[in-house]
Amino acid sequence: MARSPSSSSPSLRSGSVATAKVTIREVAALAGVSLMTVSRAVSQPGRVAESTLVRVRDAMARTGYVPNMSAVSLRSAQSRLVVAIVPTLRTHMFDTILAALRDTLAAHGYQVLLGIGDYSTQREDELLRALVGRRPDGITVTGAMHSKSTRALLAASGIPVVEIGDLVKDPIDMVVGMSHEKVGAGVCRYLAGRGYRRLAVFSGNDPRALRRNKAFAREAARLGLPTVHVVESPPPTHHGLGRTLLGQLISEGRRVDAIYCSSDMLAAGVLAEASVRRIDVPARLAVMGTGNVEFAATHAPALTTVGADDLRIGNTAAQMLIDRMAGRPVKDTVVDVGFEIMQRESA
Amino acid sequence: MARSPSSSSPSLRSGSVATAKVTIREVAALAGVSLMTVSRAVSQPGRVAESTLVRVRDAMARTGYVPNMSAVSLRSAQSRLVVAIVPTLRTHMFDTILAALRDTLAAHGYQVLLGIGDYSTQREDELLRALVGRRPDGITVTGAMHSKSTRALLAASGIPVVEIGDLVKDPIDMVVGMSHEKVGAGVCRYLAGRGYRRLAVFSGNDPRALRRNKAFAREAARLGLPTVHVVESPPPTHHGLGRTLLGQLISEGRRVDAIYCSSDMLAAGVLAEASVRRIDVPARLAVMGTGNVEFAATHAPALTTVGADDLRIGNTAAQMLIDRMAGRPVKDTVVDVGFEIMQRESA
DNA sequence: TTGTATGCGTTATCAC
DNA sequence: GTGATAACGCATACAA
Repeated sequence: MARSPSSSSPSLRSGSVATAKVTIREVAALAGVSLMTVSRAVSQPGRVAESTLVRVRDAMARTGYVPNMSAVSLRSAQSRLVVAIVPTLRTHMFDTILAALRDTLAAHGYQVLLGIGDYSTQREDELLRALVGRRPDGITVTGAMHSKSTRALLAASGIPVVEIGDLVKDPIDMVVGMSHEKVGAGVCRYLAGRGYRRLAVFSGNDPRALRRNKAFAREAARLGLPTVHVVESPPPTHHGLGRTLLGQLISEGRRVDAIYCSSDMLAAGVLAEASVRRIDVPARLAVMGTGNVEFAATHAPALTTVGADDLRIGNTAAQMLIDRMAGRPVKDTVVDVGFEIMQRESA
Repeated sequence: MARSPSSSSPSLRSGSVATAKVTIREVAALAGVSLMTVSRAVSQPGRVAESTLVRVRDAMARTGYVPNMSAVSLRSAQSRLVVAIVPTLRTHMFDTILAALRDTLAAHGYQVLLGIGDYSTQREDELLRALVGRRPDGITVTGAMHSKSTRALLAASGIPVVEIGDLVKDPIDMVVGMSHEKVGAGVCRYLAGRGYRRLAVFSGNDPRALRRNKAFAREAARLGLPTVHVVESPPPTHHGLGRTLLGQLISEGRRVDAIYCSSDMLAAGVLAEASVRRIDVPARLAVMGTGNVEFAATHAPALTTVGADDLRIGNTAAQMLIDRMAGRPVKDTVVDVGFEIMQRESA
């Protein structure tokens, strides 16, 4: 714990003389009041006389006091912590949702503890167990990878849970999202409607993508289209993979009119390979993505993709948790935000 | 807190009868041992008889016991928590660093609590204050936005701190990163060496980028090149911004041979605009990025960019913290990992 | 408006 | 190898 003197000395300029551990006790002593008055000055300033409030605040500033949230949580049985589990940050698909979630929760005094599940059920399980130990007041889960035992753990914990992005059949608690079956079928109909008949799917093999793919293939069959060529790879799907997969498709001699990709980053890779091979998009090959991330609209060519109202998703999830955590009833525990096909240049 | 019975009932299948709050007390009672034996079974299994260990573990499983980390932290004065502050997740520049950091720390039993500073000094301040309340055992800070008062708070807290990605002059504690002055000058020399003379910089206006830009311009002057055209925008720099800025450059009639961008996403936007305008890259316009994110290598054209050994950065930062948190001395508290210009097609 | 007593769930410490 | 006790820092409940 030793620290080189040279590095810590500048800190002393600010006038605060915080040693390593300042508790409410020191603040109370310095302000000449009891512990409880300091406690109230922090959490219910209205119930403390103006004059003492000034003294206490001064004492807090001078000591550099920061309340120990472990003690607060333990005593009050509230952690002011919300755990958000996402499978990855590498595809950008959850950026906006997470930002909205965090902003709305922060406005109500909650911090977001982020967990990355890495598309691994085992990892997600361990993560969740570890994080439940922090006694979060709420949990959001994005991506439907969680195992039966994890679901049981969550349900039994009594912690409000929002499953995000997927209108699962048998929700743990609350849900906000869309039907990935409808997405898959909708994309297929869209492509068919624009005249593409020989369809392919490049996809991650996570549960949501698999459900989209199945619905996509089923819809193609229903429409009398040729069998869909589906390629499923371990997520997260990335740019380089898109290039590789299109290359393979071509070297295999497959004739395809349109490719639906399970992420925009994957689609960008496909478009890059098409560009290098001078394949005209969308005339000779149409490409669609999923997620409507920031670069989709400004990509060249602009990427046609499946978008959702990510701001609404994040805000809704946060609001559900906030209501539940405050003990208020949540009217709609299942919110379908739908999706939209953002028609642009690539398909 | 009420939950619809339909959703929670499936959880009962697993055989665990966890009610909302199981404490070490219930486990001890069920196993027929004292609290301390349960505590030891969790943290020092070697010091518990094999037979009792079995009984305790059985009891833990049956009750669904998860230790309350608030209580553990309070009593043991160790939170097993490391706070990582990053300015944004939208540029992908910190993905690999964060992943490495998390993996290495997780292997030693630490969780990472992520804070997003949003390139706002005020937000970063609030964030850090709030997070220090959780009494993290270590902190990493990426991006040099932190204010004097925040630096003082950190230094005074006695918590081990690693500043990541930037070889700052006056470190709070430990540092791993590179010199952004050297990056700026190095990129300028690289471009000049390849024959580009009229240089421009598209950049965020965060402190690091500003330091790169200043060094870049200074080096250009030293080399006798024309004045560098520098455009600085609020971060995070994004794809659409790259398109906009190149458009402006052209409509202003500026003649430029090469553009250095402060992020790869920004550079991708510039390349997209160049593609649309049929500007040959790099023959008529060279483009460089910063970060060497995943798509840089597979972009078409492949993006020349400034890369660093992100894995090493993340692992080194984690190891520094681990040593410090374990009370071991850290030999090198300042680690320069350098940088590399990844020469590809675009410049 | 302010203060006192008590306990949240766990572990350090010491005793057996 | 196991247990009893106290204490971590704070807020609830109640008293003054």
